Amino acid sequence: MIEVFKTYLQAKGSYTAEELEKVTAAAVIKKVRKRQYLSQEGDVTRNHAFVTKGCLRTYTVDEKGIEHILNFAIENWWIGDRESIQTGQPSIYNIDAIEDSEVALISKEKFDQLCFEVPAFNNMINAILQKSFLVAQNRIHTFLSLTAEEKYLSLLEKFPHLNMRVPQSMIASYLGITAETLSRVRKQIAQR
Amino acid sequence: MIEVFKTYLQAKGSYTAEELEKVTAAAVIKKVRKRQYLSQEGDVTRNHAFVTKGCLRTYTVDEKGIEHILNFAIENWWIGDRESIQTGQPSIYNIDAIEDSEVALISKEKFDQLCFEVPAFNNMINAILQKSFLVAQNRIHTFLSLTAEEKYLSLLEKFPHLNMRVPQSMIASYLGITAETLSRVRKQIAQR
DNA sequence: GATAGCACTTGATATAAATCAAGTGCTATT
DNA sequence: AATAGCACTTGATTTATATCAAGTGCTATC
Repeated sequence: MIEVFKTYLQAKGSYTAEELEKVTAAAVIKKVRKRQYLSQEGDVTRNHAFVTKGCLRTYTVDEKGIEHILNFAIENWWIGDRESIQTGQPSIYNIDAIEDSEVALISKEKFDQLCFEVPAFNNMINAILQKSFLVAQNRIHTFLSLTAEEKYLSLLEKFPHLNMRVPQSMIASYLGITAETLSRVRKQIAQR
Repeated sequence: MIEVFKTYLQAKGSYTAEELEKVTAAAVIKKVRKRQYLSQEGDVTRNHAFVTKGCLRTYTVDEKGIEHILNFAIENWWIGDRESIQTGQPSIYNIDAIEDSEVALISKEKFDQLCFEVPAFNNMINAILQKSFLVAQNRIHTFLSLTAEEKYLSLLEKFPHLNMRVPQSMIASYLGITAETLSRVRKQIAQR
């Protein structure tokens, strides 16, 4: 499945054969079964992770036991708590697999080295970071200005594939609404 | 006020005297009076902006005329619609001054050139982007999991200075609650 | 020093969404 | 085929927050 990573790299930047080899050599493939943790609250995140197969989520659990999903990641997305990686502080997030999945792990040390030694990699990572920020900003805007129904419709538009793969209750959590509300919202939309 | 920018640069990276000169030379100082726009919805953003004095905000106005504030920026913060700058598409955001302010503008072209030619600048910008992403992620988490009161308390903790400078109604907008609700929340907190 | 105009508060009421509590219908397992 | 366990739906009720509508008290300006 390292092939998926290689293909992604080639699509995202212009790497020489040597550079490509260097980057992929830094990655270690790991399988993560459905419901299995990639990392847990309290762990220090030591690796960047790129999803080559499946679907994972980043979330927290509050005092009431309610899960709050910050992010999903499917094939060709990155996942992992950048804050914990950078600072070395324990992460406040849990990451687990929603489907049987596979990720390419790159240790912080190798990742930083790649950024330093392979300009194409560094540029690619910064472009991703920029994109991630824009997506986050956009999501903030939905929280500020949209109703439950509008947020759901907006998700369908932006990430149609997610809706197909992820249980409704998790979509609801990601949108910041309850599963019951999402169910009613969907019913209303269907009745038109 | 270009001194403010220079001081900031020196604090954020190790620039040679020459590099420092190069960066500051790329900036043009602009005064923005209170209530004056730095840019409006529909404009293509052509400059990155660094606040040397005062306070500005990024916001949208919905069909009902309600303002939704995405960001504030005070001294030593950057502001501007990165999406519009990158893509050349019209911005969906308004940016205006909350106080009489002063910003250092750097055109997209010069900015990109600086990133390319001055490694310290490039690294600094990427570090800021990373920080911005973490702040955004954190804010998303507050929308997912906190009540109106908790969101306000969290803001007080993270950005105490903002609360002093920005009208309550704008704080409310930033938190995604109404001005009336914030007023009541504050009363409740005070009564303890 | 009267008047206007904000920024904020307070009260009454409405509403979107949450909560609580059963249902239904799948899928999987034995 | 029976049973269990999810994932989702549906209904009744509650609740947090929004909305609407007056207030109050500052500050500023003529």
